[in-house]
Amino acid sequence: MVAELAAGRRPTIIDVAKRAGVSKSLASRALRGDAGVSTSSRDLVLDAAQELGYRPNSAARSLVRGVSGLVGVVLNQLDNQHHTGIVQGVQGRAKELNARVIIGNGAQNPEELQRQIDTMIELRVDGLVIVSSWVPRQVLERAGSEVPTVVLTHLADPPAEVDTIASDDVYGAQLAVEHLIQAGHQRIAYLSRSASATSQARIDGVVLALETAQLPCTILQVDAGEDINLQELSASGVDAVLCNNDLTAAEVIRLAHEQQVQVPGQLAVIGYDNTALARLLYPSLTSIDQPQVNMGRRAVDAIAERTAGRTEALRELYTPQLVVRSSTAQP
Amino acid sequence: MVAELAAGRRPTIIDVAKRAGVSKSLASRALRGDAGVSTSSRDLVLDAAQELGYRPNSAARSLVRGVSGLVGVVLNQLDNQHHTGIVQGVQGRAKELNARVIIGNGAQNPEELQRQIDTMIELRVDGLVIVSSWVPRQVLERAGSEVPTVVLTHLADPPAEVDTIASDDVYGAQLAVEHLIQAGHQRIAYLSRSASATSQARIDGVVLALETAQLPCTILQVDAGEDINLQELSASGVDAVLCNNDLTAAEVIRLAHEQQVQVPGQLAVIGYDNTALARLLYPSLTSIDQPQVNMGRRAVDAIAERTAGRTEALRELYTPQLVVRSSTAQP
DNA sequence: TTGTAGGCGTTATCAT
DNA sequence: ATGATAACGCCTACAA
Repeated sequence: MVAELAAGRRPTIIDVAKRAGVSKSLASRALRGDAGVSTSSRDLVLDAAQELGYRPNSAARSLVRGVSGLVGVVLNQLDNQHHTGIVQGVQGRAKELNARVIIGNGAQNPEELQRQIDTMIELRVDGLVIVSSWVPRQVLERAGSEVPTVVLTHLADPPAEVDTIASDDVYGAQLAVEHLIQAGHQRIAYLSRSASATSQARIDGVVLALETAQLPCTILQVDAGEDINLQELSASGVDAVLCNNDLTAAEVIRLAHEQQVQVPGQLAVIGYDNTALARLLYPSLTSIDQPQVNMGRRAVDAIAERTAGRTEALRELYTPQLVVRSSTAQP
Repeated sequence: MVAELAAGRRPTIIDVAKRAGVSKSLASRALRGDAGVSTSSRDLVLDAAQELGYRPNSAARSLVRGVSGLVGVVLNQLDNQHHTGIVQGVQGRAKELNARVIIGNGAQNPEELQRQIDTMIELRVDGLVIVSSWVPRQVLERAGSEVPTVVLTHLADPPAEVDTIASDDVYGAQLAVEHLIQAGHQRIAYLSRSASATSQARIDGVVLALETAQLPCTILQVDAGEDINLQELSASGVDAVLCNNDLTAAEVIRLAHEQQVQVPGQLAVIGYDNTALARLLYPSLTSIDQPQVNMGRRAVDAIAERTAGRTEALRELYTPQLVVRSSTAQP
């Protein structure tokens, strides 16, 4: 019964047509639910397809139709809850528009990111969503000139070829710092474990807010692999720290526990992205929220607009929000 | 200069051949680096391709070659660190074998999981890696009969059509319980937030270990959305809990903090999967480690073996390991 | 070393 | 309502 599939050969639409006793064009129409097919032949075709275990070959379909019905998402890293919300949004909107979503994992590696983008383009995705600020500008330019591309992170100077949908990282960092100032903190630090454009924008926000308040400013960059030194922080009098994301904040809270530093009493901590982790930690984490799901949905719409003919680049900026939890004291 | 790309038409190999002044077959050979092409015409072709911004169309290539060079990975959920390690392994091995990896997100939803699997099969991936125990058996059977498929989770009764590579969940749970018993615990509970086959296997292990030790057994299932009730646990005298994964354990530790329950003093906690989260929590989490990266790598090899002709199903079981940290007392 | 020609599985146009 | 037939972009014998 599976004999027909032997030798690795999968049934084609011709096999289906033969078995149903119709032409392949009719089979094609019936399988796609086209109008103008008699009920009887439709049933014949559908039954034959079922019996043979027929699956459309999307390579062939994509080739002749010129569109793949695919939206590609390339992520900077898989285990980043921030990305999860975005993918959820992309997937939700794509489903409504009858498109399918495939994901590529850039593994925090510019080379791999480029490989993934190449793969997507060669697969002729109808649109490309990039969630990373580590993609070389040149790669973005080329991608954007070949397929509707939208970047979902802050970019210092986004190429004209791509759409961007981001949340205002400068403002978000300002929000966080202002919250700390209102709570009475005077020595505020920014701690980052990544040197991306995103992090740079947040640094700008921190500097801006602290300058306005005429307070001293401490910027710390601790590369992945290196240990965070809380002692040093405390010694320099820092009593509040904004982290580049929730994960980094989790590290800080963990170290504070270990070293008997009270959070928020001796050290207030704020994360960024407001991921599920923020609610999971103890004390729960004050964080900056971005509308990830909506941003993902908008990305798909941006692609659809491009396909429909829009030529100017989209520059959309969402306003982040402060979510106060227990890792900072109420003002 | 981009004029040639106008009207949405992308350059094809014929455009490249024309511009290089050679036949399309020669262009094809040159582009793929085939032997038997003169240096001069190779350069001509490569230059032309570069100038035109040529990209191979993998639909066309896949159609004529019968293989796509793609490995599809379908994940139960994106924000699960356990999956991340597996994908890393798959991607690493695939790269060595010159294949590309695309990922589908099942969003913890059997229907969506099936959609993703369908998408992959229609894309004619050369192999399918499924990391979910929520896929209906029938879907696995069909997938396995159409493309080399390997499932990377525990399956109660795996279909003959698919390969399985899993770690021994029964044994892992036993390990955890035995560790707790040795540390002097008498009232041990298992807490799950999911009713998968995976969780069931772990329950089996817990029951086995506790029966052997002639100790009482408490199995708790708290569905997503519902709150975990630590009070109730304590009231019933439970002084140690094994969770279905690190995420659930994180919730428990958080509740313990809130309710002033000492971990591990009053309540010992063990997670499962030994994800990055385990090291991030305070107290750091004792957990059961699975060789995720290796399992991912083996999955790709299993696919390659199938492609090379193997017909018997692969049943590979890895032995998990206990990683003791601070959320349980040393015996 | 290079070119010609046929076909992969599907859709779409044009007849019938 | 149905059926031939011509693409789609690429690879690969086979011929030259």
